[in-house]
Amino acid sequence: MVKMSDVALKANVSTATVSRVLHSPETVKEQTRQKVLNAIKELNYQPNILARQLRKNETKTILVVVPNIMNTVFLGIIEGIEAEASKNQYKVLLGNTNNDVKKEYGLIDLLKQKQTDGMILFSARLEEDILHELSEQYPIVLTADFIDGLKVPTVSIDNISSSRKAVLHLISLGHTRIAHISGPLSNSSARDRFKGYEQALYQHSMEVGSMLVQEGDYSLESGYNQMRKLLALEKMPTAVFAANDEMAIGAIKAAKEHGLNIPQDLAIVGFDNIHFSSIFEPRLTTIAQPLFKMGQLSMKLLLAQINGSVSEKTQYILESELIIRDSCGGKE
Amino acid sequence: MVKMSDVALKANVSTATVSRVLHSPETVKEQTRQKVLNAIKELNYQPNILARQLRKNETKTILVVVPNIMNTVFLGIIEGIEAEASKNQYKVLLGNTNNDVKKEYGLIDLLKQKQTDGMILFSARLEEDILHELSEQYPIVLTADFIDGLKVPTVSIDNISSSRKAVLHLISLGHTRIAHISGPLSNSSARDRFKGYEQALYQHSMEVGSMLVQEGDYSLESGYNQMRKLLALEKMPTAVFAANDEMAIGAIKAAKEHGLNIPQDLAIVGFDNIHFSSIFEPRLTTIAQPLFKMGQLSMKLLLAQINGSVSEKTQYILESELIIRDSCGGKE
DNA sequence: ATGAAAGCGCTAACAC
DNA sequence: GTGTTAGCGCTTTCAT
Repeated sequence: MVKMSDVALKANVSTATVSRVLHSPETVKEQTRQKVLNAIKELNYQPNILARQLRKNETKTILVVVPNIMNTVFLGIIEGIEAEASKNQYKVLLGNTNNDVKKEYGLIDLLKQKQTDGMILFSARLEEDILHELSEQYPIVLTADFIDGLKVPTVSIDNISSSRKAVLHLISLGHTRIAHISGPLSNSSARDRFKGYEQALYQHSMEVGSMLVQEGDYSLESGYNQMRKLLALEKMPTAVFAANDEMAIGAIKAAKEHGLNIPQDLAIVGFDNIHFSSIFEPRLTTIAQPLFKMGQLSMKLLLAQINGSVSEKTQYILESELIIRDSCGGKE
Repeated sequence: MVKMSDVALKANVSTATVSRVLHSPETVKEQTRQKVLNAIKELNYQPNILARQLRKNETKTILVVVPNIMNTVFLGIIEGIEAEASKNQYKVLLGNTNNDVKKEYGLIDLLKQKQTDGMILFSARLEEDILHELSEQYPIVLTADFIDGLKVPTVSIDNISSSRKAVLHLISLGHTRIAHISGPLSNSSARDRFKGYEQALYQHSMEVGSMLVQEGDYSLESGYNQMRKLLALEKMPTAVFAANDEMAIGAIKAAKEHGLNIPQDLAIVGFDNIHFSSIFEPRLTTIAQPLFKMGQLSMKLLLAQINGSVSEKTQYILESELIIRDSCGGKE
């Protein structure tokens, strides 16, 4: 391993000068600089970043904590994070918790041990106090998930208004018996999507029938199963809003099996705009989150914190978009 | 930041002893160890890993270079890598190249700068010489892709025999006019899948008609477009083998639009067994790669290299599996 | 414009 | 069983 002192020796200068050539070349006389540059080239010198990091106490690395790598929604955000990070010469460390809170705590040690300069969390399942405390000591951003009043910089969409928008769309198409297949209600986003559903109904003085709301777990199977419950109802709904696309697809499968035509007999709206929502038949009407942008913004906010600026605004809400396709009959 | 010397002071021992308590507690007298442990707890000491890394010249971090984060096939492998890595207290750094070879070269610097202990590549698009040279200097494993004769440890399936298996399945169902929608032939896996197709036909003394082979680019759209070409043929194929599921789905869409029923009028086999292949209608018959296992094995091989063992066998071929579903009519 | 030297926090060889 | 001490390779202050 050729090191800085080797370069210094070869160029007949001190290591300080080599270091200067690397970081503030303008402070070094042209001639000296050339000598050093040549030596670097000849020796094929690669600085040892570890040493620099120790000296400067920074790693140029951030940690992304994901509950589940295989979730394409998270991946869209990670893509944005990665793009912004590499633009700023930051690396991203991937921490997959597999929905295991213990693993989450383990990953936090990376922060404490100064192995990463900051952390982006995809879910707020740590105890709130701990999260607050951490956030005071280290740069942290929460994305995709949202907790009201949480004093941790957060990037998300407004799940309530987004799902309200989805349900209002159904109402505008004339539906009056609208069911909801929710996500797991232990999850704050799932609760918010449920709230949006309620708000849309209230707004039109419709009742929220308890039978019309079934709790799923975001899996296709749960969409299928909950839909079957809805299909067994005496008064079947004419439309259903599913809290994510996977469940919407599961619901459609159940409805088709039941002999129903989508959207003629039953309208369905999903949430997330996953890749397959436009491939599946019927193509799904759904809510799209600006995933890449969310990732970018999260990373920007994290960098701002790392660089010492304390921003006032802690919760950033990005706009979602209702994508109208075929699963609820379009605008007639 | 409380450091080791603080702990040493508090416990009335030397830093060496503190270090020992942390790494080989059995060499320290019970009583002393307790003193140190207490001091650590009281001061809430977190070791500075950066310093340790500098000293030991290891990072306990490996780099994964992916052409495209959003590809679920790669993700399945990453999941396996991550699991094995964290089991061994290794962290994984994510490098997304977005199919940009320049970015790939950039990421290699992380290796050279000792910022990661090793690297797992998902595609062999670097020049072979460079790859070899790197592989001699640093721990490297190639996965998902395969280049014949490459002297870099590789984990993959046998694309040739896998696709031969797929096509033989079609032949066993009585098909004699079997078309192939290939991946981009600049890609070695795509070439291998093509070869397997040829071999299956040769094996049954069938001709490989040039019109029956269309080159796609692994995208759904290309599957759709190439299928339309096949549908326009005078003598239409009765079966098609697509080099991946996305193209298979595109092909099915084109066929359906053309008024064909799958599998009655046309049998289709895909490759990859992506999540959606079992959801789409008809459910896709396809080849499944053992992604998680591939990831695990890749990481194991990398760790072996990092820990200095030089294994003989450089190319590891795992078994793929033909998953028979509905898109080609099952075994009749 | 350049060099000398201290030190980032830790580990490990050596000494006792 | 424990302490002393010399670095790991770099950055940066201070002096010249």
